[in-house]
Amino acid sequence: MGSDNHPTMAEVATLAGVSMATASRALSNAPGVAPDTRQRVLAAAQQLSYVVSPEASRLATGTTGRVAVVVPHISRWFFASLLEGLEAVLREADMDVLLYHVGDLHDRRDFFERLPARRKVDAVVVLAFPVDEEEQRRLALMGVAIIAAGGQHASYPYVCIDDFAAGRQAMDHLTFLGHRRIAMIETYDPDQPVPPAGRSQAYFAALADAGIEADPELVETTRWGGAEGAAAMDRLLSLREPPTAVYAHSDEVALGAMRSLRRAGLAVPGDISVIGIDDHPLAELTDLTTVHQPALGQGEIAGQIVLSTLRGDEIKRAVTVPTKLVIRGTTGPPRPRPDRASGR
Amino acid sequence: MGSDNHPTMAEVATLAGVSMATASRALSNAPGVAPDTRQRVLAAAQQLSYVVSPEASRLATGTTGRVAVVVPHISRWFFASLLEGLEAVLREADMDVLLYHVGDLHDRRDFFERLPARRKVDAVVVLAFPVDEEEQRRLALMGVAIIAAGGQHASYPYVCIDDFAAGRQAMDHLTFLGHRRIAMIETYDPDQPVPPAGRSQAYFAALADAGIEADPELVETTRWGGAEGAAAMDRLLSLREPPTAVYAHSDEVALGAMRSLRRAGLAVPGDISVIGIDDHPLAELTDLTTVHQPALGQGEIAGQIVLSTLRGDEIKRAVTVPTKLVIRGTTGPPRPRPDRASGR
DNA sequence: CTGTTAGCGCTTTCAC
DNA sequence: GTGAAAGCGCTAACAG
Repeated sequence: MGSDNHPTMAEVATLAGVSMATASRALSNAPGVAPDTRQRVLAAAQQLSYVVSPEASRLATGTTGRVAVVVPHISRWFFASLLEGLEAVLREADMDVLLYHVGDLHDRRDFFERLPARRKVDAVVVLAFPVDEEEQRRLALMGVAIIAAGGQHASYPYVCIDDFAAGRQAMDHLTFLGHRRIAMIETYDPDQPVPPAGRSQAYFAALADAGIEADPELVETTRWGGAEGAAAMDRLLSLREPPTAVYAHSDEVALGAMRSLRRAGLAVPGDISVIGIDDHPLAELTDLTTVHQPALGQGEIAGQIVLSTLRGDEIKRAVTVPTKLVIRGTTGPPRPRPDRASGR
Repeated sequence: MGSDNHPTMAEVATLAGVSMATASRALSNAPGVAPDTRQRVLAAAQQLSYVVSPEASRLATGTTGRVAVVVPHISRWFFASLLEGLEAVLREADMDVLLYHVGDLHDRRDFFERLPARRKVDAVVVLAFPVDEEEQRRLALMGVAIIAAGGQHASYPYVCIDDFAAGRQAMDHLTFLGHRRIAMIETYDPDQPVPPAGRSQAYFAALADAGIEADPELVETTRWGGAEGAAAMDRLLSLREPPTAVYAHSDEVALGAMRSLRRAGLAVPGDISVIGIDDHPLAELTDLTTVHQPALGQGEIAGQIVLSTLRGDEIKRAVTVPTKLVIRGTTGPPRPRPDRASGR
């Protein structure tokens, strides 16, 4: 169990009848080696099934060939998809991905204090992970490139969607359908210092543009999650005058809201319309209207940014990918109300 | 951007007024260093904000402090959860996680041929990833410990659920409710050489135990996925005599089936009952009856197995974690039929 | 308890 | 084009 006896480059060199220097050049296909000499070395390596020792090679060169990926959540679809896209392009470039899950504030503090990835990577990618100033200072200590994905960032190159625009796509769809009493289930992450506000601002802006006065009662703020979304919806339903439509910051939350509606015996979209953001795979299965965002794609672009940064290309510092409204079965025009206000 | 000038251990030693050997011992808190000497070294390191060079350290010791995790899917809940659990315990032990996504057959071939993790890790964990014989031979070349999680394995220590038992829990629930015309939506992964058969066997065994003759028409085999589940359900619905209950191999597939039922205007569980396996978070939101399996927990156990194996403890080679039936709103007794067969 | 001294396996000037 | 030799930064005997 681990008693391996890897051949060394010296052995390969000997077998090929060359010096270590030449072997090294041939193996890393550096220039300045006669074609057939290179062949001989390669053959020898093959025969010994030789693999360079990364540690030794790294020690000598100073680069690691690794990038650290810091994620606040692993099992949520959006984050996992970002990670998947990122891993794909990094692996393509033969870089290894070191995974750091920083779930709660404790992990977070620990990560930035100990900087466990220090000296182990050439770059670090923070996935949908707002980094505050102090944390930025700590990261800077690592002396490597930092890239952000899935969220805008002031100090680092990044790729993300326009949260405000996405929110507007959702809200405008609702107002276009004729809804005027629209609720928002706004989410925040207690373990994130700075919640991105774009999706919330979009709510108020859309309302204003439609000439609708915002009613504070209609804004529910909760932690992210299906159960949380359900609870928020319950509260919304207990209002004297419940909304005719609900805009949730994410699909999972919207699905939670739908459970409450189902349990309350309300029809969707007959009684209430629901819209989310993300286009989670399960949104399609549940016929949820939503705003699509390319999660995998953002991860891939992040990977490209990492690569070009490392290469020193220094191009595209900020990429914003488009989102798209996907109308499915949970939104429709509001039911003409039995005129509860004026009647009787 | 990468122009770092990390202090070396020699500098720390000098600052602390000791030899490098002592510095090394103190830093790696090895025994045999006077308490106050150790303190001085630590202080010096702190002051210089020194961090050991992993490459150098590794080169000297021969261990890497890393483990490779090979996963066939990243963004599916079950795999991501396994990964999350695994990462947590590994990180706790200060080991780094190298992520290798082996999505399709091409990735797969490439992974086992090039063995990109070779010499980079102390162990590799295959997550819900059947490894065939030839691949095992390749892995053996790495000369490190191999652990399997989320799936049974003949040659490696593993942690998993009992698929047959889980399937029985689902099926027995259905037969207990009185269903006799039960369909199965069986899934397979075209990129996996060996599909685990436990969940399917459970179907036939349960049927036999309930004295029900299996009807081949009622078994739909499809790739994993929501859309696939929906399509399978559509086929089932077009049968002369559709099932009164459906047992799906996984929740996502079950949710797909439910979409078909919804679109067909059928009531669940009124007209047809549906049950899945996994207890995906969204199962709760959709009121799906299912069989719970601890995904995170399996990942954690896998991590412990890795750790103890590396430590040489050589305990628990095979762990099977229990599953549990979770009855929610998609299963119920079959509707007493209008007696289509004898009637008229 | 502490210091000296070899390497760990590779890359890289610098000569030839 | 190729080889000799000097490290890269750390650990691990082995003495003291």
